[in-house]
Amino acid sequence: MNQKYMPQQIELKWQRYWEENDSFAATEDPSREKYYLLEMFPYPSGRIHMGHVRNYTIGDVVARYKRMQGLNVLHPMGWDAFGMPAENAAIEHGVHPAKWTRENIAYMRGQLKRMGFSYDWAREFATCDPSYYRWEQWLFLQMLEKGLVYRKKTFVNWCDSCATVLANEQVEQGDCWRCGKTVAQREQSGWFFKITDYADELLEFTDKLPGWPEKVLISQRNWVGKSYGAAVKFPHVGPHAAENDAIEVFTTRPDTLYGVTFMSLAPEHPLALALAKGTEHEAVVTAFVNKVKSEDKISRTMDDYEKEGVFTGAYVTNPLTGAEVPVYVANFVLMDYGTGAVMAVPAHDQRDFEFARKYDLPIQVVIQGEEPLDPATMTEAYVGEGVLVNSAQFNGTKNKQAIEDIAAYMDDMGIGGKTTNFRLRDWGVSRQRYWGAPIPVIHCDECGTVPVPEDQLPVTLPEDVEFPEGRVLPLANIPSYYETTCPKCGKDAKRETDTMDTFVESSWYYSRFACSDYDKGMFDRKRLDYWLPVDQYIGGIEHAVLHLLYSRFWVKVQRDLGLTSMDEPFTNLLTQGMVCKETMRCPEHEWLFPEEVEDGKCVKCGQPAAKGRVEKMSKSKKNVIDPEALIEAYGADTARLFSLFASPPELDLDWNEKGVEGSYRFLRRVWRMVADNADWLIDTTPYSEGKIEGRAKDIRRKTHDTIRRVTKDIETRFHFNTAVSAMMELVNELTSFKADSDTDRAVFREAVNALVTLLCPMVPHFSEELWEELGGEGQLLNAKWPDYDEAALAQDSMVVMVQINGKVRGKLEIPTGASQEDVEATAKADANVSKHLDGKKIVKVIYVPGKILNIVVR
RNA sequence: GCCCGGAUGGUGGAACUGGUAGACACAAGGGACUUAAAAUCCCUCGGCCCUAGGCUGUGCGAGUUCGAUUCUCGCUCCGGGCACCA
Repeated sequence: MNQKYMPQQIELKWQRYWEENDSFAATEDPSREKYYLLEMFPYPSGRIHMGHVRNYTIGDVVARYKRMQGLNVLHPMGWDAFGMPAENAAIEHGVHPAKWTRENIAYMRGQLKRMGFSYDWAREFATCDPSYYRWEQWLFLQMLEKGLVYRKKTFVNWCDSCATVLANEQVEQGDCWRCGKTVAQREQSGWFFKITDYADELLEFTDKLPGWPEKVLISQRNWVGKSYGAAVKFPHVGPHAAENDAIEVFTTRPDTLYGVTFMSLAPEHPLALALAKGTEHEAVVTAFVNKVKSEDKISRTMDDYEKEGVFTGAYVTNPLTGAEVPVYVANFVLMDYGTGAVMAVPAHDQRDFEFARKYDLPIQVVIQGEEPLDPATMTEAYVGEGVLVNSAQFNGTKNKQAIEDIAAYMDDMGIGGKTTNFRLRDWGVSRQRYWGAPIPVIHCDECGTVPVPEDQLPVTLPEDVEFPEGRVLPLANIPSYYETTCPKCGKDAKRETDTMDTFVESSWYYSRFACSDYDKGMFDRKRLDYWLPVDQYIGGIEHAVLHLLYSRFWVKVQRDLGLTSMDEPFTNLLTQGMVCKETMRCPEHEWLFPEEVEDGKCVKCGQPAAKGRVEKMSKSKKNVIDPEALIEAYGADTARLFSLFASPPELDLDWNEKGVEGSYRFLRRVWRMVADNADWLIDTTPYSEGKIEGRAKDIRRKTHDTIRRVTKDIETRFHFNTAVSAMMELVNELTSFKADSDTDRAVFREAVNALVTLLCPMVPHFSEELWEELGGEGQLLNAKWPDYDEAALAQDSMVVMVQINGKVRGKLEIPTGASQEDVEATAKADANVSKHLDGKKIVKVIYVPGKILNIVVR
């Protein structure tokens, strides 16, 4: 056996072996329990980064562990291949997005293979494969038929720099999630998925996902944003009021209805202009509406945005009091929440209060708290609890009760009633980009919007396109693509030229992995029902709302289309933290690479370079570690081991070179320990258990305790860092153990075999090689995960800490099973303990068997 | 503003269900081996003190308890989600 650990050689050897033997191919087998493990698939950006290494290492450990537990494991990998960067690369380098994407995939596939991940590569696909998006288009048409997709003209989020529309979920604090530029509002037609139909169910099921981290569920609940309240119809009067015409509002505070003194409409509300039309107010209202519409979303939602409005000239009637109140258009009312119209109660809502003060509108108090309220002297709205006043028959009712009572009363009167409102908006999926899945519909002047017939799927993206002057033309500029004929009437018609949001592809890719024979049809229920749902999903927390919400929606749609029986796609979710590294910066040159710093100074200008914060690895901050360089220097196993050992998965991982060195050192230590004793470790002479005593017995106990701890840490909480440290402890014990007798050697052998097996999911090449050297049978990856022997864990003696008044005063080693009396007697005999007991009166004695004896004295 | 997390040595992090705080590593210091270096091995390593031993210590302040990193209440700071949401 080689005395030296040679990672490069070993790793390539086993990777070749796995590839040649299809070691990780998964087959449906109803007689075996399945385990579908999935990591969020990558965007093929060019090279893998440390975040991928971490994510996929965690996944690989679980996959290999479950496999050794005897489960039928599906562990696939693919590519989220559509999206903007491919178009940007085309613009910058004149390379076709498809070519760029394919080349990146080829390179990154090689990198993943070099990490030794146990993927079933036969199931690999890229979302830009027509054979993939063909089924996405088919699903789109199914949804269209069910009315779950619709087209509407509305105000959408527009990113100028990406030249496309964005979904609400893709706007972060008013900025584009990808490029960070400010998002504008634009009125435009587009396709929408009716995710709001599923708002209630998406919310309800957040209580039925015990395997998800609470913070992800909370984010999703916030995003769906259900609020309870009442819908109220205010009949309107005025120049354009038709009979039975009413403006509906949503309120969470029906208890304040008697305090309504005006109404506010969003500038985008269709009635805003309609009410003023033809009146003396028309010009003012039109000007105001246009002004507000031209402002972007961020400035409109700024804290100090001034509340302004104009009178429309119209009035509505308060359905409870019959009072007529004026209708305003106000810049702070949002069209996309509630109905876009708000009943204004200035006495009990701060925004309405400010508005009323500014435009001198009446303030009517209807809830009285402890202190008397006088509209004339109030300086802010009263939003606390209280008792109703000025509210007819509801006077004297507590306001919480009045919420119920008034809603019920309105229901009886047919003017409104209890309802709920959601923050969630429908998912806009139209993108005005080239590199995406085409939306399979045709626009015909005669027949309207016509779905592409199923036998004409897929509608493929034209690949033979030109890029004039470093531009990628959207499909709307490619006549050979959009010119077609109507499938219904045969006349000239135009294809839809929008492509789908890339989040559509990632909403269902996990189903595709479960169907390996694509040509036989995507929805092979036997395969789907066998593998799905995903048992364990692993990925970054940044998708807490976006991808994870869309996927949940998509599964519910598929279920209602009769395509799957699952309710939720991912039974268990693990969200891992980011990979971070310390940054270096210079007062003049901003971020520096480590090699740009010498003796703590910037090599460019000689000024002292300060250590920056530990931040997420990013090219711009020059703190990126290239996995490839790491593999070259230490091997994939060390990279894997360190990323597992440095911190538990959910926390951010702080990368430091010295830590990597430590993991490498550990592997070398294990290697040497085996190599030094290789001649007799291969021997298989059994030992008889009864003879094990003393140090050998301790070693054996440690071995089995290590099996117990490692299994528990992986199984119950994915804390690989403590699993690794348990194994390090075992190695520390083993290296100081002199195996002199046959029994000693047998115990040592058992320990080494267990260690190598336990290490297998984490450092598979290393373990496999040692397994072979030790004469192990077959492939270690198919070996059975070890069980621990309860009997071996038994201790001859136990350590009992002695406390006096809660302070540790002694440590006793006592035969296991000693009675409390024995323990107390031994404790009192202890010199230090008796010193502290001297002259004191024992008040109470608490004994926790095998752990602590606490003597309370006075 | 509302709703969630989190805070432990010089560093990453351990500590099961309230029972020895700091496992396992990294860094640092000291030593051994070596012509030297690398590698390896050994020792020390929260702070303070009268060093056998004692005091103190898990963001801060209270509380419950024989006993609190762990539970309760009130703060501070950091991170995250939502937010003119009617």
